[in-house]
Amino acid sequence: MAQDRRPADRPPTLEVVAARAGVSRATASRVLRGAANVSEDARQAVLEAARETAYAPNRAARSLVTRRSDSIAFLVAESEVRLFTEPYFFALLHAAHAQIAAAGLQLIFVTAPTAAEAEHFEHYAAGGHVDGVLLLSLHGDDRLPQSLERLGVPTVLNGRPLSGDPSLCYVDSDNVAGGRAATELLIQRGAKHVATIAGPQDMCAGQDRLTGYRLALQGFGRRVSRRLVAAGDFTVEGGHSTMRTLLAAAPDIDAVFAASDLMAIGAMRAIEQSGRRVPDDVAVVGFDDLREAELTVPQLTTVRQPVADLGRTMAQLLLQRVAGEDPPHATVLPVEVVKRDST
Amino acid sequence: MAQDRRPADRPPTLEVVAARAGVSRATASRVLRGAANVSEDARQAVLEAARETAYAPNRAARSLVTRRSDSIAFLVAESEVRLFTEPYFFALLHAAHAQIAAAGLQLIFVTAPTAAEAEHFEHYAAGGHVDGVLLLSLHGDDRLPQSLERLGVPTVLNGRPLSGDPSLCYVDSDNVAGGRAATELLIQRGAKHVATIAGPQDMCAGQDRLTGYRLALQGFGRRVSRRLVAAGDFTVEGGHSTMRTLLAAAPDIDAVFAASDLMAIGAMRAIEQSGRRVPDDVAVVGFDDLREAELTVPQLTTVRQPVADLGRTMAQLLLQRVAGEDPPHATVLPVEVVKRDST
DNA sequence: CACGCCCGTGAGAGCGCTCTCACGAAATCC
DNA sequence: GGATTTCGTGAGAGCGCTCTCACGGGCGTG
Repeated sequence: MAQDRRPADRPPTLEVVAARAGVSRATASRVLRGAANVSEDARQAVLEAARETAYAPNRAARSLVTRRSDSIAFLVAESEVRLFTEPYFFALLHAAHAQIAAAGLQLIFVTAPTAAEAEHFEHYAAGGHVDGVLLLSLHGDDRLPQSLERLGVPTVLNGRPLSGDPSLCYVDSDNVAGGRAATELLIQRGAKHVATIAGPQDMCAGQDRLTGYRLALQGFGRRVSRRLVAAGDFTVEGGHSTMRTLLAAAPDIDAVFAASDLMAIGAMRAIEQSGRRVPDDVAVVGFDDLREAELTVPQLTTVRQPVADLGRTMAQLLLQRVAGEDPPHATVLPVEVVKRDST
Repeated sequence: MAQDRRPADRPPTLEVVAARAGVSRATASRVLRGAANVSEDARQAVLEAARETAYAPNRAARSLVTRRSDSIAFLVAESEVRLFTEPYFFALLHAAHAQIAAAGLQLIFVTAPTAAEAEHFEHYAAGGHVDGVLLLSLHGDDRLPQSLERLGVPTVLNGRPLSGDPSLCYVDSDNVAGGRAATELLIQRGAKHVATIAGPQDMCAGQDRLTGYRLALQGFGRRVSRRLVAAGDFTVEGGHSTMRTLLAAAPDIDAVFAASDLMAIGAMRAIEQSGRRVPDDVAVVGFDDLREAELTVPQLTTVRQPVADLGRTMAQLLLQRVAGEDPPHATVLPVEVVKRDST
């Protein structure tokens, strides 16, 4: 069976549609772009001709003259493959895509696991191939967003940039409020010695959730004890070992706020292995509300991030910026405590 | 101002590079495309000029004349938002993207949750905006892949199409072998009455895993008993209720193969609620090897799908097809039993 | 030495679209 | 009623690139 290549019948062009409608290419273009100053007769004729010929505008041709690509890059600057198994990113992608698509733009998926690939992307973006960038999982003080902005490519970040650069536009969960609410819940449930397994302190999420923990204690007039604070790495294993360390240093711990659900799961395991029980001896709160949080025994109380909102908002802000508007640069979305059985 | 024909903020064009290298546009183009018949001198000059000017070719212009978009659509034809929280898709996307990017193509992310949007995509693809399509989560006997092929847009599916159309190119996990291996493991561990919670029978994954179950029993000379087979819907709740039904109909069940991990989790819950214990009274095997499988108590024995391989292979096949080759249409990748504590 | 043959090169024609500009007709003004 | 302003329209010039084609010079052949 020979491949039926059909170079002969090309998709209909604007020329064809215009001819069929009995107008000029210019008028047909005006109608199809929704421009003003077209008579109703012409408009109808063009629309009908377009429908009949199943006309689809050639984006390349359009892009060539308008100098806009009508596409947005969704850039995941992540080297750890593990994170690609996080539902978080995909849910964010889905939500962002819905907005982008609704605006008639394309969503181009890109990764930049290494500095070299980030540079390659920068080069690519400099070529005018994208109108804007949604940047995820920025590491440390990477200058990529600044470079992109300098090139005139509007960029919106997920998460507050560690550099604190106020010129960058970002959307983040309210990690401080989340950490605070989680800790307050534990205090209100009667805990005397609330520990925390903080996230990595080179990430703003890690920093902010710890800040929330501190604020909660201070709000209740308590001191923040060094022995009750230790940082993990957001993984199950990290949560497990950190919890062991904490319990060894402070056996009287009766509650712990883990800065991620995975760490909370590890912590619960360590708590049970130490002969204590959750929540009776030690209450646990996580952060993220992964699907796993519902599967643990007991089910995990946690702080839910508004993932879909995050993606949607990022896309909306970026679309505004692409349109030349100047929306607020910092957007922080509220989180919500989900009470289950571990507290 | 008015006589400044080329504002500074425009990216350099081939014209500029060529002039700088002291050659014609045609020669510069040849070098940059890697075409033959260019002298070494000219090649070096052009490459240097391109580097100096940070030249990035304008894809739109190229696309306009080559009639290729150099981009691939990653189309998720899924209406259920729930599935966007599945790590499965994102891992697949990641693997596929790596291949596509390595080939120098763009990956355009698209969803088509409704028939109307599928049609819109078809229209879009007909306009020559993508060179090929990776199609995920095709439902039932949707004709979308056939339509795309007819339009001359090569398409590679994830999962065997239910229609069985041999002209379609797909990549699938070996669901039959997986179901068989899972069931055989249970039999070998001494189970007398092996039940199965099958997947939806309008999906080939559901059908095939059930077939594997049947083959295993037959291989051991056992009859397939009606009361030991029931279909669920791949969810935790579905697994839970189906297991209850099975236990009620056949209290002597001592092992169960669930066609998905989520159903296995539901089943384990139902088993424990009935006063039985896993794995002592009833052994359980799942399918997928979600991250959750490691978190259950006891940890779930399951069948791991080669997700990254799936994505990689899909992309490779599609790239071959885009290049005009005609690779095999059916690719089935091996799965692997992961033994944990539930058996 | 004459003949053809590559082989590297440049000129130039578009690809399908948008956008500026000019033009005639209709509408409005003084 | 003549002058001016709309308003809808079409002609035509590119956008930046690829690709065909023609050309000139170096080379092998007879």
